[in-house]
Amino acid sequence: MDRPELSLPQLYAFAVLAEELHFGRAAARLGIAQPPLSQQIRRLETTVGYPLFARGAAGVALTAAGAELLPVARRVLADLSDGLAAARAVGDGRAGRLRIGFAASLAATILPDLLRRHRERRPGVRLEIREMTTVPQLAALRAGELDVGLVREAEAADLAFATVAVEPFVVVLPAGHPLAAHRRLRLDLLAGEPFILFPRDAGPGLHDQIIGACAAAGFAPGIIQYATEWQTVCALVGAGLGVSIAPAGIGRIRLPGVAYRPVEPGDLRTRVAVAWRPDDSNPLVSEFRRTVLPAG
Amino acid sequence: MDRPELSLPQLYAFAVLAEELHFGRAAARLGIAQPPLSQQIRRLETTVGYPLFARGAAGVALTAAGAELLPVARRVLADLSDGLAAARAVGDGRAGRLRIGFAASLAATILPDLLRRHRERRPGVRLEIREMTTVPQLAALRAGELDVGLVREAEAADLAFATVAVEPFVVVLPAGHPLAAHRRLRLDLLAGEPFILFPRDAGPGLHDQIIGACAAAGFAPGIIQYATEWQTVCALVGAGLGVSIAPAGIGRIRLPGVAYRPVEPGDLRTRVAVAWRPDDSNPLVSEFRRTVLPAG
DNA sequence: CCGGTCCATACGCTCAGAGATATCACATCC
DNA sequence: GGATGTGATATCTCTGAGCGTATGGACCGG
Repeated sequence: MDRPELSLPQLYAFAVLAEELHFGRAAARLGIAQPPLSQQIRRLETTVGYPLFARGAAGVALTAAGAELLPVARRVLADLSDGLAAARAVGDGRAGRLRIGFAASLAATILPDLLRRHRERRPGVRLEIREMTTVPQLAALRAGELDVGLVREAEAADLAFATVAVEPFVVVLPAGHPLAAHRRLRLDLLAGEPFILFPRDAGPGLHDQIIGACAAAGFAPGIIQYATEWQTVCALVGAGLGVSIAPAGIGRIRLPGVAYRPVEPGDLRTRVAVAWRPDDSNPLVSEFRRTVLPAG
Repeated sequence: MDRPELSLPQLYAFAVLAEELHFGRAAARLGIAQPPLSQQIRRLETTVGYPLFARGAAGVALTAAGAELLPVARRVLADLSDGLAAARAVGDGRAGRLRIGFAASLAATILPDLLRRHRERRPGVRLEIREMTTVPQLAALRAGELDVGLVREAEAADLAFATVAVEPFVVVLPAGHPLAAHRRLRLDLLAGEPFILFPRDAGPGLHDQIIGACAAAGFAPGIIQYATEWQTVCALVGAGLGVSIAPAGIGRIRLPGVAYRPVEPGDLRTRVAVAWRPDDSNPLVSEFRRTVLPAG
């Protein structure tokens, strides 16, 4: 890529003249007088080094060199105006690419609605969604590999968060379990039950919140099995291996032999939040936040 | 294709800065001081309408809009420098396309050598050859559908010609013909023989020359069959339909039952000429003429 | 707290380029 | 031969892009 030799106004004048093949008309189309156009073309021919037009008695015609240059000029001018429009579209958030991370537990609940709403508001924006647990999401955000994240119960000083939704918890238990008879379940009834949960590394905030709630209810849950995916947790519960506590949205996962029951202290809730880099100027990010949080 | 909004130097500065991500170094690469570069970028950002770089504590980084514009800028600059080089190559005759017409009788003789020699001199030039008889060649030249022609015995006030080669004539006659016994043939011996010739329309000059030579030998040939292609003429002679007179190069067409004998008045010759538009500035044409006429 | 780095801003200068007007050169066409 | 049309040339004006120097302000590291 070299320092450009010619100037765009000259190239534009060339393209117009190549269409009109008439200095007077071309000059009129360019909104200038004829002599300046002659000069522009002559300057361009000088930098190219060869005549681009043959001025003859029969009028103006392209030379071979001019014919070679014309398609280039057209393409360059079109590329430039297209590219400029594209950059502007990206600039005001009408177009572009947005990389969204999301916690698996949101895949079936708030995510589809979110994507649909944003696609309606910004049809030109390509949404790339990536299922990731909370901690990797925050890391990817910091590394610039993700533009926004949808996480549960996360905190970080160097990232910004805004609460998207607040969900109560449900107890996940085998349909045949005696406790399934209750419509609602006080947490302390789960004391002694074998627990299935996701590993703490995947989402320490939510993990600690669940363990904490149990502690508040007077027991420490005995975790007999870890599973990173909620889908798997529910399947294991359905197989009778144990019980679990999950955000209510997980109830959407309908599996045979699995029952969901609201947790009794109804004020126990988990926050879903959008996360982003506070110094990110990408307008698509703020646009997405506007979709997510129509209120603010 | 719209009037260009931005300027190439700005675009170039943008591309360089996008590589360096450092105003000082980019300015050094551009050979200017740092403040002018800041101005260039700011001007570009103003015309785009959105910032292209994020200047932060962590240094300079592309914004989303900048990332959208960068490939465009690179492509435009590359296209432009390539296109300019191509136009220059065409301008000095190193590259391009040359449309060459040629008389069928040259296909086997001087044409192959000519093409080979020109391809050696100008490897970048694409040669498009079209077999045409003399008159259509001249018409195609005038219409701009041909750049050069290779014709026999043609004259036209509005076209330029230069003699490429001079050929003697041969008599074409059936191998079994009594006259085939002669090593050379005086034309007057052909008086009364049935003649096969190409139609006058195809090449009046050569046609008239042949008829004129017969007249000078004291007879008017009785033409019993016309054939546009020399190949066909020879085939018909071989079939015993009659005799013909042809440029010596035709002797290359080896057909069973066909004999070629030099014509006795050895000063009877046909001229092969290059033809071109005198007002044609295409350097490929003059280059081709230089190939054809190494002497002048 | 101080020096260093890095980018933005302010200001003044210069000059190439783009423009207009007037005129010329050279065709063609009644 | 004069009217017309077309492009080239000459001359002048002027704007503004582009540059440099000097300086300011933010941030960082010791």
